[in-house]
Amino acid sequence: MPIHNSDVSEILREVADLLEIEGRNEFRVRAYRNAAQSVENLSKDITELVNEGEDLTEMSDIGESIAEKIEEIVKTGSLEQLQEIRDRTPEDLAELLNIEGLGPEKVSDLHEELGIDSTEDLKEALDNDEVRELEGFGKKTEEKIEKNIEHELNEARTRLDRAEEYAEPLVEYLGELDAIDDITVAGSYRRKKETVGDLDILVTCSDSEAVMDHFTKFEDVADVIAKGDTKSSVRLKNDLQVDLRVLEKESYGSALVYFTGSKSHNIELRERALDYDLKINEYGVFPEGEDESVAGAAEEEVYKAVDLPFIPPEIRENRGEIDAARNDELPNLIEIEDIRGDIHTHTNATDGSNSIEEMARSAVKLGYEYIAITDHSQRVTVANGLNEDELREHMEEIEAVNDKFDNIEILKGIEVDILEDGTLDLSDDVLSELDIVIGSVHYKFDLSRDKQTDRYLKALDNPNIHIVGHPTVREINSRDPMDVDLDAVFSKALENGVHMELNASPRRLDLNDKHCKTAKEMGLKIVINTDAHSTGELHKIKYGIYQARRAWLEKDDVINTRSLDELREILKR
DNA sequence: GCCGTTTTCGGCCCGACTGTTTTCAGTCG
Repeated sequence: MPIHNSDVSEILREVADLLEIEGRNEFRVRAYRNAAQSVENLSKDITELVNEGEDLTEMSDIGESIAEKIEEIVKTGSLEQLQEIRDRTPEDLAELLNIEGLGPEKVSDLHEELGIDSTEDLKEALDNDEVRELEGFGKKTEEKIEKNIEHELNEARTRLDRAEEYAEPLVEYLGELDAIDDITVAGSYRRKKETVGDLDILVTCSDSEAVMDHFTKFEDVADVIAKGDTKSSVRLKNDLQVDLRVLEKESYGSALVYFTGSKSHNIELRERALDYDLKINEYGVFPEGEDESVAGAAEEEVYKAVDLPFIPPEIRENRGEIDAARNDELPNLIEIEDIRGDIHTHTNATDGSNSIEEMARSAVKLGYEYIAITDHSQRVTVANGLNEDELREHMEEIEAVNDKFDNIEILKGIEVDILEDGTLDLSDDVLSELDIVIGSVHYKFDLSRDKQTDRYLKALDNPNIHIVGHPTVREINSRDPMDVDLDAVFSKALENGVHMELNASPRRLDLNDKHCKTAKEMGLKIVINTDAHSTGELHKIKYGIYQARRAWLEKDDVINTRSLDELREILKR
């Protein structure tokens, strides 16, 4: 089986986690984490690099020792060192670190004092009120663990970017087979939902037996769950289940509609079909009482049968798209080519990996007209946030680099921390000298709804703020959104000419699709940014575009589709 | 374990907050 970048980084992270629980040198632990991040950020395939004999120590945070380990992982699929550590320390202990509030020391205590080896053991201990008895633990800690443990158990859905990492090679592999004609990954994957439950692949072909053989022999397959003439199911080694369905050409379109979903979109569509005395199912469109399909080879046909235009998969969520289609009011959804610049990026001045110049060069390659450098402010100490003097120096540097480029404009910005009381982390003086000020929350996520809302409302009254970054601070599968009255925040933003960010990081996607749709309906403008911490992350803008399309956003709803001059005009308050 | 306008070993981000304590360890970002 080929080893993907995420496989390598996962192994390195597990080594780090277990070493940390064992109480090993924290810098050694961090070295493994940094290396994992470095592999994850890589835009190239790690297996390819190893096979081509590239010197991995050229990569940042990878030295001789870890380079050897990565080669071992790529060549053997596993790491002997990890096996040895697992023999000493139960591997399931590492998953406890994902529970917010539990760090290495507490996990170690739970293991040593209560013999807890897994999340299951921890649940049992919680039920028996054993945890609160431990020294260093109390009632509040217990409550916090109890609340956060559920997240870990519910992590069934796979993030879209992770699913893509497996789906794309699989589709390419299937495509190698001459017997296959059409191939589409349907389901929430096709609707570009932020997470997917499993993958549904539909194909048409001339030889289904050959297709099923080929499919079940895919190198990432860990388990063949079922293998038949029209449907086979496998589990990939990352636990993702994949169903492959072989279809007749004449029902490919109706099957696409059926398996792309969403379920409630399909129900709505079928109800509409009843008005036309038609029955829609995955095999076609059938007039009442007949068993001969009148449409179904292509999706367009199916929609046309009920007098509707084609509806883009991203908006098939039964959020009004069928009515809109009926009234010829479907949105003209934004495309990735519409984006003219990324205005939330970080450099090695704070916690990014690349220089201003490197970021700008990569932005040029993407065809951008502008890029804003928006590093962290002083409060975000962990990221080496800039104080006023450092920011002024940084601004001069940005200007100097900008002078070297005549094919892109590098804007001076900051991602300024919104403090607990709603004030900004830098003086109005220095903020007013910047092209772009993004206000973001990085601390105190658990204020009451009223306080959290007031915090934003006050921040938005600062005349220097242009954009609210990752407004809810949620992280998919790991951190809930803050409790905040977004309607009130949106209203204030609209009033004050502030724009809301759709953070395109596939880990965040914040605002989410629903929020963005609400914002649009209120007349608020969105900005889609990657929040890139390295040049390799700039291309993740596509996840923001997916989410924007799911939110019905059109080119005009997004301010970084504008030319530089127009953008500058929009940013004036 | 990585890194180096330091070539060989010392430094590596560190301040705020929480919950537990009663002066501080652990966790977070």
